[in-house]
Amino acid sequence: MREVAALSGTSLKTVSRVFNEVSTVDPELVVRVKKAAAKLHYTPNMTAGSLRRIDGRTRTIGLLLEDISNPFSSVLHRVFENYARELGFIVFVASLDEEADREKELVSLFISRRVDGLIIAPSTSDHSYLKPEVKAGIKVGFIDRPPINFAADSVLSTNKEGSKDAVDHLLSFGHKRIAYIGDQPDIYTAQQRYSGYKSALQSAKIPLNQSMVIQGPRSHEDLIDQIKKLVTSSNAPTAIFASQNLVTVAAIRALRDARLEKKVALIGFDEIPVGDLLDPAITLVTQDIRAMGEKSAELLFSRINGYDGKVRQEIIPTTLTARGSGEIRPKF
Amino acid sequence: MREVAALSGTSLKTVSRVFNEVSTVDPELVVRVKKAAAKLHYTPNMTAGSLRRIDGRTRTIGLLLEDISNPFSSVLHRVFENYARELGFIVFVASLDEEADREKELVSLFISRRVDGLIIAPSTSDHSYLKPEVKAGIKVGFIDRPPINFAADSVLSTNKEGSKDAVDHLLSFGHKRIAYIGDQPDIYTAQQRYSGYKSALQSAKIPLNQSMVIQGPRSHEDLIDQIKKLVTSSNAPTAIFASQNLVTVAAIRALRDARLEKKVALIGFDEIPVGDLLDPAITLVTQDIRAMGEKSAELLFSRINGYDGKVRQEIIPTTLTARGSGEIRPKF
DNA sequence: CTGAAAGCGCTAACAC
DNA sequence: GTGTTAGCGCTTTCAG
Repeated sequence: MREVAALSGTSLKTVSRVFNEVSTVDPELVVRVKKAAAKLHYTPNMTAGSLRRIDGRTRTIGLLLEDISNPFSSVLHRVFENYARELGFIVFVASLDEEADREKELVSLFISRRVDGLIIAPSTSDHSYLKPEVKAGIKVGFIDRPPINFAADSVLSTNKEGSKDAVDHLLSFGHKRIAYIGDQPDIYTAQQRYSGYKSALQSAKIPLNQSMVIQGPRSHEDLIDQIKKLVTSSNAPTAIFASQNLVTVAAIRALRDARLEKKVALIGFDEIPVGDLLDPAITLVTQDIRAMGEKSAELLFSRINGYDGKVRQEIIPTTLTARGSGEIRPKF
Repeated sequence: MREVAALSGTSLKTVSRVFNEVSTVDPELVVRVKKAAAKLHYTPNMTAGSLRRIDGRTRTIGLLLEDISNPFSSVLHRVFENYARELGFIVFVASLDEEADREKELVSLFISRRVDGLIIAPSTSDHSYLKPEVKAGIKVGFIDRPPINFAADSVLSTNKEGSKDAVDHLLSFGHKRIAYIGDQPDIYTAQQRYSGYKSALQSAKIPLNQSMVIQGPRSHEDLIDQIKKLVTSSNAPTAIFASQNLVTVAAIRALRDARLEKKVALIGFDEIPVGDLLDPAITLVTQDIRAMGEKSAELLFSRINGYDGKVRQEIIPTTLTARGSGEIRPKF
């Protein structure tokens, strides 16, 4: 920057003004400075700039997601990227893999990079450790799962209601023996979805039968085996509610293996890629991931831009799309 | 940091030494400093640190990928995340969406953040603009597609050979009328795959028939329509080679709509999620995305860590997996 | 083994 | 409209 000032015959400050698009600079000087900068291949150093800048902002946000190679996380990432780019922000992302201590580790890593905001799709854990950070000025939002022992903006899906919708749908087709296959029950979303399942059964006055419930954690292969055992047992379910995408895929594979895919109804929660190309096509309850991301970005940036009001919680509705597998009637 | 020094009764420099794990500090002081830091919720400011640090490194790399919400990009991202995390590096990612000018824009954005290295999955364009940046010390690597007018490490797949394998496979099942459906032909990988298709036909002494070739860009729906027209025409192909994942999905949909999915053979290039659950299961040529990412990270970090030898190009082999759709014989 | 002074590249505050 | 000086939070250099 000093060299640019020298070459263009101006001062440091003028160069700074030019690159910050301060309007009060002589247009002729602007041209001279830009020419000199181009000649020297000068690129402003944003990190140095934010050091002295009065608000100390780095125009950087951090995303802590479950696993950025899975579609839920990577679509969220993309939505944030678009939103951030508009505003001149840049995005750091890291994967938590359901490990609670990694969350803290990454939060402090991101804070050491002085991110302006943080979005967390948390593993279950206590979030009170964030209090001093927020006091120090960092903005925090939660997505997919709410914070624990800590107040912050959050964006969630209708996990419980969507699950109840799915099970109600199966009930409306005459099913009475409906299995629940789900993720490990310490995960918030898994709890909520299980709770929706139970609530639907209760409304229909069907007692909960634990032999119809399979919950993780287990390997994909184990899960397939277990579902296969369940659907071929003497007291098999006539319908399955699979409460997560990988679990739904396991259910599809198990039904295929048992040649029951057209006999036993199946509704899954979450998107399955090309689920409409399967035979039968898979009836799904899906989250509006883009809407979740948009809303979450909106809430975070409103805080970064100065909003300091009360904590907000947004609930994004899920949608049931009937495509075949969920409309199979029980055989008597 | 000054406050931490004051509270622990030491100097700035000692605090710095403690956080940089310099071994020559009195253990008792280390404890005192850490205690003071915890009390004040002090987190070192890495960005400030790299400003004065002798190598000027920020321990940050930037990834410019096609679209981080698609699996190819997000799996690469994940591989880099893991590799970078081991080394204390953090990763910026952005999506290019096949827009060449966005590439330059993002490169200079990342450079203004002073990334130590850059990995680019480029849209077709001239890369000589990177020369001054490399001279200035930034390390650059290419993935998926090679640089143009510029020398840098790159990691590619056997696009041409893998495509030839696919078409050879179809030929070995007796097909003579094999269609090529592909991406827009200005994309490097699309060119290579088309070239593999032509080369296989040539080896089999089958003349290239342009009515059997469909290339983008077009919308998913248009593509489906066009494939449907092709397979139901009087002179329809008995087999299809689809040279990219979205294109393969379009081909599957088109064949379904025409009820020809068990009559016309299909091999796709690239992974299709749950492709094995379709009926017929889809025969695919797949890239080893993880290996590509690993190798690419290895090359980039070797340069960041001082390697300054000649430019390297790594070719990662693709694999053909027969699963049904590619083993349908032509009906005469 | 520890500390004081200088300075990384930039912007803030204030003068001109 | 433009330049000067100080200082952001840290690491370097070098003296003790």
